[in-house]
Amino acid sequence: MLAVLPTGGGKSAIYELAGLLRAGPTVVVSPLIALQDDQLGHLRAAGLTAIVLNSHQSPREHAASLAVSCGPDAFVFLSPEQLTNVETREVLQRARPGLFVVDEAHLISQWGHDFRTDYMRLGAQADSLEVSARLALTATAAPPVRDEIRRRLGLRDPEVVIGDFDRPHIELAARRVRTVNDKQREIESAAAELEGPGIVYAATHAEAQAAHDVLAASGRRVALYHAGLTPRARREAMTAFLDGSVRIVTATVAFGMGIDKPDVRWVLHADPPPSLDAYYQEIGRAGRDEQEAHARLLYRPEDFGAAVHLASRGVSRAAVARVADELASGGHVGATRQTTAALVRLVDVGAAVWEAGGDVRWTDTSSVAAAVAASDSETKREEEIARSRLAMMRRYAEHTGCRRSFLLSYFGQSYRGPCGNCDNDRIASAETPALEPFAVGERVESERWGEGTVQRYDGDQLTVLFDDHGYRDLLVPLVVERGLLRRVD
DNA sequence: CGGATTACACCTACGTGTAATCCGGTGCTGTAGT
Repeated sequence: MLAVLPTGGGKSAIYELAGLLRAGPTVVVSPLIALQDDQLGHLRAAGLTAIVLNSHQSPREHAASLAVSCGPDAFVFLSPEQLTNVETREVLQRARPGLFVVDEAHLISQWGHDFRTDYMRLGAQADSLEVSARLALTATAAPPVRDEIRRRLGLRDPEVVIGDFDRPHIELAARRVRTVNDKQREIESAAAELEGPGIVYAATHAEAQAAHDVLAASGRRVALYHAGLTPRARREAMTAFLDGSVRIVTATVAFGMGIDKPDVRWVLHADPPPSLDAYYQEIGRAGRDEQEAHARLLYRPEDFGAAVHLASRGVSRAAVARVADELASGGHVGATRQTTAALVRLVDVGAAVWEAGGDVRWTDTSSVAAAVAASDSETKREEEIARSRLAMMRRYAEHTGCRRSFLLSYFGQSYRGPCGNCDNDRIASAETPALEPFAVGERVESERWGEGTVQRYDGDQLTVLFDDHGYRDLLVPLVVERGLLRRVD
């Protein structure tokens, strides 16, 4: 089952109930140790048996936890990395788990390619634990991300539950500025104008620091948060924000996951994230209490140039070639990030297959040269898709119609604006109904780009997500006149 | 891709302009050394 539900939409209740109903322990893959501890506390408070398995435990605690995990009603929280440990897997497998849960499942797509590549092994890990019931949970996943989750976890014909993405009480706005100084001025004026707790997101440590210094200089109670700080500094910043002793946090993407503060009133982006998926996730931290909140985006045109490199999912050609060589000659490969990324790539191009437990076997039919060549074209394809995702972010920023319509249709939700709660709607009149030759979600084919799925309409533009080329905008009149697209059955 | 930093050319100033280079974001883990 795949459930895409907003925060507070009952995701934990789903796995708790399902876990209790099914025989055997429940294995829950959770990305952060802090998050695992939260979930553990929550379940224990409810009188349930729950344990965590992670590197913060001593070997003795770890062993004790593993023993408890054999209990039929136990909930076991761990990271994807823990599942690469054979002994851990064996103990869990002997306990005959009844349910395999992946929380924050969008991370498979977001982190699996280049950052925490063990996310890519989860399907094979579930195979090795011999759990057939699999549950993927997330708050944010556009249709292509849902497809990837399904594929990577080996969900066959899953039940899919999609919640309502709309957060009508969050005001959406974007503003183009010319210089970095303009941004700092905007940050300062937002802090003055917007009341209550707020988060300022920047793309780099240095920019987060700069935003912090600007606000501190004008006497705001502000904390800084990014992964370059000591654990202690991070903890203090987080605590100060949660207990209200600072009103504002300036941060990189490191800040957010697992932060459950209901009264965040505004989220200001000093730089555009690499995709609308990331953007939506980050603004979702505002207004969890359903009260009025604000999401504002600042951008310069050149911001959309650099971001694609931050978003790139590079697997080096050399790593792919080396790993292919080793696999093909029956050798053993290590487990570095590059190596795992290369393994994933070789599986993706069909030169290798996963085995239960997350190892990879070379398929006899492939040659190393062919695999490397196939990998090259896959790299091109992924780069093109990353660029198109960033282009969608840019389209959102430069959009002159209803922003909510844009955002929601990106997530596959039909919605007709104006919403009346975005910067453009306040200026513009109602949109004119447009010609829509294909339904949203319909499969289409174009001579130039191959097959794809209709994502959204925006005035006289039509956006299609092509399987091999990413998002493309087409003019509806041209599509109709020249028959650029045809329906695929 | 774009910005910040470093290197170097200028050809005699100890500074200024241009070219080359490097770097950018998320966290888990296990292990070595206090």
